[in-house]
Amino acid sequence: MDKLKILVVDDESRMRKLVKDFLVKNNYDVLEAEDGAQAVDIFFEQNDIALIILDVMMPKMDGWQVCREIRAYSKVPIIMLTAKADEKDELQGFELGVDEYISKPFSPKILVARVEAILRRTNQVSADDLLEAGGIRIDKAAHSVTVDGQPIDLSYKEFELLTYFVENKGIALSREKILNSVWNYDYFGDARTIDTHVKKLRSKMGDKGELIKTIWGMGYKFTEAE
Amino acid sequence: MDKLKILVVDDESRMRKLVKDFLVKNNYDVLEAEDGAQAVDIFFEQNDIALIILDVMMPKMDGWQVCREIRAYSKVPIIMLTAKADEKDELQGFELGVDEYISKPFSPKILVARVEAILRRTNQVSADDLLEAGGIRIDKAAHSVTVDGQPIDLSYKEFELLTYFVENKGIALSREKILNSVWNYDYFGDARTIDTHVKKLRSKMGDKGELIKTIWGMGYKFTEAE
DNA sequence: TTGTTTTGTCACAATTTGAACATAATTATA
DNA sequence: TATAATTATGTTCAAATTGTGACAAAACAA
Repeated sequence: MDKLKILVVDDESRMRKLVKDFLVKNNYDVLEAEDGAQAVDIFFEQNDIALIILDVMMPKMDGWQVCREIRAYSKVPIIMLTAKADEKDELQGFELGVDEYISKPFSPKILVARVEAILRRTNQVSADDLLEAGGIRIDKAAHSVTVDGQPIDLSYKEFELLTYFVENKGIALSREKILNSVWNYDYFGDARTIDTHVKKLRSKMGDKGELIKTIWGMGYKFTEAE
Repeated sequence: MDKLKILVVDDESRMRKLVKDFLVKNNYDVLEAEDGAQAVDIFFEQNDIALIILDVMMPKMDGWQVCREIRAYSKVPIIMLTAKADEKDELQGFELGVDEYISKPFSPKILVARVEAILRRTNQVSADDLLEAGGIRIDKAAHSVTVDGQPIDLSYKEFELLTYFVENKGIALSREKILNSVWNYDYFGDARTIDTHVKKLRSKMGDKGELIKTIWGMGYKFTEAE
C-alpha cells in the first residue's frame, strides 16, 4: 500500500527535519518546501498530497497566502504552525479553511496525533480512495486489497462486494440491499449468489474472513473487530 | 433545516451559560448537562445531537469516561474543554476519538469557529437507529444489542421482539398486539409461542431480564427501571 | 477459435431457529 | 386452603436458512 504524502512547508530546515523525521517514523511520505512559492508548485505538481503542514512565518509568501492559493483549488487538509497562540491569527485561519492550528513549541507527538486525527476524519474525501478496517486495506483507485499487509487477489465482483461491506462496516445488510448496491438494479437472479461470493471472500481473506458475520434471517455484516 | 443541537456538558453552570449564550447567538440549539451521567442519558434520549462540548474535569463521571461511553456507540463529534493544555490529556483524547481540544480559558469566538469547522467537516452525520432503555442499547442498523455495555447474541425473532418491547417501553402489550406486530399478521399459531421467546430473551438478558414484566392475564410490559 | 477466469445456479449437508407441547410453578379467586 | 387459570421452563422436532462443492454459463484473453 502506498504511503500518504504530507507536504511540510517551513523556511527553517531544522524544523522541517524535525517534523519530517517524526512523520516518516509514522509511515508517511514527506515532501519538503522551504518557501511558499515552492510549496504551491510542489502541491500542484504532485496531485496526491494528503495533507499540508504550513508554517505561518515565512519570507516572500507567508503561510496565509499559501493557504489562500491552495484553498482556491483544493480542500486538502491544512495544519498551521505558528509561533505563539494568537487568537486573531487563529480566527483568520479558520476562515481561510485551516483545519488545525498548532502553536510552537509543540511536541511532535501532538503533531502526529493531530495529523492522524485529521486524516481519519477526511478519510472519505481524501484524494486516494483508501479504506481501512480491521486490517483490511482497500485501495479503490488501484483496485487492490491487502489483509494484514499481505496483498490478496480478488475478482471484480469480490472486490466490489468487499468494498461495499467495508464502506458499511457495522451495519447489517440485507441480501436485497446488497443486490441493489453491488449488482445492478436490473439483476433479478438468485439472492443466494451472494452467499457464494461471501464464501469465496471469506476463504480468500483467511482468518479475517470471520469479520464478515452472518446475520441469520437477514443478511451479512462486516465488523471491524471480533 | 432545523437548528443543529449541541450538548454542553460542564458542572459549572456559569461556564455552561457562557458557552450556551454564544452558541445560541450563532443559531444553534443548546442542551445542557451538569454531569457525565446526565450527558450520556440526554445523548441517548435525543438521537439527533450534532456535536458535544465536554468538560474534562467533572465530579462523578469525568469527561474521558463520558467520551468513552458515547464513542462506543456513536461517532458524534466531540470537543473537549480542559483547564490546562496538558499534553498527555490531549494525546489520550485523540486516541479516544476526540475531534477537537480547547484549553480554558478560551475565547467564545474560538469556540464557535471550531464548532463551525467541525460541523462543516462532518456534514453527513449518519444517525444510527439507536434505542436505549434501562441499560439495554439497541442498534437497529447494526442489528446488535448490548446490556450494560456487554453485547449479547439474539436470534432474529428475539431481536425483533426486544426492539418492539423497547420501542413501546412502559406500555402493556397484549399477546395479540405482539403477535400482530412482531409476527406477520397472517400468523395464526399459538400465542404461547411468545412466552417461549420471552423466556429466552429474559435469560439472555441476565439481571435485566426482569425489565420484561409479566402482566397477569394480559401480556407483557417492558419497563425502563424496576 | 481455444483455453482460462469469473460469475451464477443448483443440490445437498450443516446449522440455526421457531413453534408446539408437556409439565412445573405461580397467581387469582372461591 | 383448594382449585382453576395463567405463566414459566425444558425438550423435542420440523422448517427455514445458510454453507459448500460441483458444475454450467458467460465473459474474457490469447
